[in-house]
Amino acid sequence: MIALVDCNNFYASCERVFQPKLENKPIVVLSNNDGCVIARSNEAKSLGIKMGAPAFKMKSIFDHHNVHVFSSNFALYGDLSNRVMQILSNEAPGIEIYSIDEAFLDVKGITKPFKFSTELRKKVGQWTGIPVSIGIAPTKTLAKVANHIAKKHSKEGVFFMKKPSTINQVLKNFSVNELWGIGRKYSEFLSQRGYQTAYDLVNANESWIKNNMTIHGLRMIKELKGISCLPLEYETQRKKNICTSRSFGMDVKKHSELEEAVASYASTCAMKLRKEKSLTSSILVFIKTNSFKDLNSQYNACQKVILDVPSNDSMEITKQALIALERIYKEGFSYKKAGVIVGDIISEESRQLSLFSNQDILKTKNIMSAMDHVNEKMGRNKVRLAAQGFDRKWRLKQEKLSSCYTTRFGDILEVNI
DNA sequence: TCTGGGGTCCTAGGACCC
DNA sequence: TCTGGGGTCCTAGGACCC
Repeated sequence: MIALVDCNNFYASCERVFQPKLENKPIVVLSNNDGCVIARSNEAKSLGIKMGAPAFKMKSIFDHHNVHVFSSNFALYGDLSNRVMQILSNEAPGIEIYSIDEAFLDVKGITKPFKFSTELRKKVGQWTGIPVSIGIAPTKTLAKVANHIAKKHSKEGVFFMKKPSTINQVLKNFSVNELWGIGRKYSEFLSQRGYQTAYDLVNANESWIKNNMTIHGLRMIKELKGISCLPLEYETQRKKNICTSRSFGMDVKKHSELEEAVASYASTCAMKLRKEKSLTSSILVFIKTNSFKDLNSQYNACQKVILDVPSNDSMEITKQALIALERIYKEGFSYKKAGVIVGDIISEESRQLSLFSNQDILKTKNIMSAMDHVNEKMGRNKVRLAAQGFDRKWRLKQEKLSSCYTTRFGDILEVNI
């Protein structure tokens, strides 16, 4: 049996932990640049605020219903996520951390999974302030379904299903488009062909499913039948690509400003690589104008550079990224977004040197680890490349940012008694 | 005025090899 | 009249996830 633990309205709940007066009040969290709604408390959901809705279109609803609006504070969410995951790891025989707010638990050997889950839920709530829902079932896909029921229709926040009759009953009332693995396109495709409930899908012809929904679809319906096709993954896999990209807080026209942004994203990619003990040998830079604006002023471009020797050195990766930028930059456009994607990632131990390279790898490695060390202690980007700039006008808009209550000494809450 | 960021996997088609 | 069979690798595009 597998338990799926999912934090309820995670980002909104994180904000609420440190502002308990917001209990029962509508909260939304916005994406970077305060652009779209990316998390909503239940109260905000019932006001009809949609996931992904542009904030400026929602403004009148926000004002009218006194919705509490937050810029996203990933330092806070990341830290609270770690705390939740820590508790789950300590309590469960096995865990796969699936996303910032979800984990699959192996509950093998636990004789009373329902009781276990109820207590676990209570403990997480008490220790972190984050409410979670838990669904328990024989496969991952069914655990997702069970979690959905736990969240929507159970008082305890926990739902257990094992008996085929229970599972069938649930699937008969479960809409196809709520299934894990069914997105907008498949949802449309299936409903046009008369598949309404998960139960309809379970009874579909397997080869038809495979032909029309690839192997993913086939695995999904096998999982719904209780046949596990998606094993728990206890080890985190090395990432195959790492991307750092942002929309700008303002239009960016100048090459020099674009350079600062690209240099910053490239250094961040390098830092993420070092954290994973990985190396990249392919660096892709892209720039784009604002696609919501007039068609005639659009320009999107990307350029990839291949390194002779795989690297995670900020200086090298930034240098190459700026060369790529140079090749695609065109004057006269207002740029809205840029990004750097590093790929062809390998482990730090398996670096293939070049016969002709004279890079002093050890020296740069030492510089980078000294830099990471300082930044770890003193705050991100305390030491950075000059190419990353000082003004940084292009930075994010974050007007409603909450404090980093758990990760910055200056932001620790004070309690007056 | 204003619209996110970061991933994975699969498939078809094209280019190439013998 | 009549043109094989068996592979690999890469990429773009499309689907999905959070």
